[in-house]
Amino acid sequence: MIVVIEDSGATGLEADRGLVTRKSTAERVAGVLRNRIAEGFFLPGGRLSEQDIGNALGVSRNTLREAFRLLTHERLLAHELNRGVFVRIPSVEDVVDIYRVRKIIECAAVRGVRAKPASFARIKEKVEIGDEAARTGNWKDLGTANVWFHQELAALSGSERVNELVGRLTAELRLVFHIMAEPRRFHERYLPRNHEILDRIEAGDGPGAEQLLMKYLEDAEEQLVGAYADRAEAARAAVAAAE
Amino acid sequence: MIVVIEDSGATGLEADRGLVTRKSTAERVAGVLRNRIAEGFFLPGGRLSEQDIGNALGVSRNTLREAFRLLTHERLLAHELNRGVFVRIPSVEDVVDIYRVRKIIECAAVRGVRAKPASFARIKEKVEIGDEAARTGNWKDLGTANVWFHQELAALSGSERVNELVGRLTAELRLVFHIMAEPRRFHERYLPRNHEILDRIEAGDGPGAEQLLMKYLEDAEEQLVGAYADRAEAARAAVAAAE
DNA sequence: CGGTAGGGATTGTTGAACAATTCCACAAGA
DNA sequence: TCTTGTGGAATTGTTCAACAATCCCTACCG
Repeated sequence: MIVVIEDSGATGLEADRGLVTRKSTAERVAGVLRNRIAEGFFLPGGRLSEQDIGNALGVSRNTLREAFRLLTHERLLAHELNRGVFVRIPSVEDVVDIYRVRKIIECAAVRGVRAKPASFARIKEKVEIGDEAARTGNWKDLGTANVWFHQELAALSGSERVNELVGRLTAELRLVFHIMAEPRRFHERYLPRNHEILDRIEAGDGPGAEQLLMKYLEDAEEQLVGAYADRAEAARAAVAAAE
Repeated sequence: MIVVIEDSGATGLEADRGLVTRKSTAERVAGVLRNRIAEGFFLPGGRLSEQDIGNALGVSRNTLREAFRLLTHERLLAHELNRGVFVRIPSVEDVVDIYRVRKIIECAAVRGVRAKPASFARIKEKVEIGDEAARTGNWKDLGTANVWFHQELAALSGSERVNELVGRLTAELRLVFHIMAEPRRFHERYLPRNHEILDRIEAGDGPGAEQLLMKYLEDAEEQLVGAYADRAEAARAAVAAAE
């Protein structure tokens, strides 16, 4: 007798696909570097030496260069011919453009919600994580919780491509925050507004939530752009001096 | 006396930066392959052998693999570990998702137009190119003109990232059209609606244009999805038989 | 007929090698 | 003093050859 394991979906096996799907070393190296950049180990403007990192990670230059390619496409690294790869320094124009896209994407996603008390649990969860982080004074977690909150908002659109896009945008935003150098107060300020937006969503009031979110994004952008110009120049100078 | 060439921006020198910035061979190779895929030389589902293409183009395997990475990130190629790279076969879910994003992006861009008779010339130009192509029976040009038209619509948002995103989406759509195998009638059908949308835009009626565009995209998606299911399976079978 | 064990082909990854380019310091000249 | 060459060292760009890992196909065997 032959027993066929059916792909019924009820088994939840698909969730483990990520464990089965082996990744190439280049992708794993890219993952390591991505984390390092996100956590600020590699600072914006810094150069990533092929030799040093290749030796440190124990991979060949060719493989490492493949990893660099991946991250360059995610706008985390900037590749300059014959000069090497650098952690990107987002310009003010980048910040403005990032928020332009966020307004389009996130607002559209939120606008579409209807009074279905279905799966807003994930959003609520992220809001609560943010609250908890603020309560315990864990500013680092607060920042990431906020990012997750917005990713969940975008996920309301139910589009794989939108999720990927937002993921890249937020990764890029992390670079901006590293330049800002004081993200503590920045994120904390928007905590209560997360609740307001969540309330509207749970009430099925899409347009209302959109209105709040739009104002939210406009304020954040304005604050960011304002605090940015000085810092960016300072960071550039610091890097130039260090190198 | 010392004369300093200032970076005043009025010189327009930055515009020529693209001419100075040389491209790596990997990028040039990627460009060649991208064109080949777009024009249907490499059909969806086909495998791209490292050895063959490397020899044909006179580049090493390492360089070629870098090019493959680039195109994989653009969703034109699919990379399967230890099996090689294949021209992607977009699934029906991909088509639906692509149109989901297009609705969000293009509609948002169009919605924002105001009664500024400023720079709609570029859009009008693309519409006329489409008309001309239809008149002379040049179906291939008609398709690309239509793509350009929508790219111009998206460009109304004024966002570099949006432009890049739609560029990738339309490249992916070209793969879908190659599976469809009869794009002639498909594009022709929507020509008059281009004019309607353009009229609303020129009148500064953003919401009106958005409404038309939304219906346009919904119809196109429906037609595409309908004609797709059969074709996709047939193409898959054909490829399996040929290999 | 189904399972399995080879063997050939292709990809994954490495290391070395050389060319091309950039960077830096230092000297020469106005 | 400032600019302008000019070396050499360091780094990247690219190729090549080699080997391991994996996949695919076929032939064999129960």
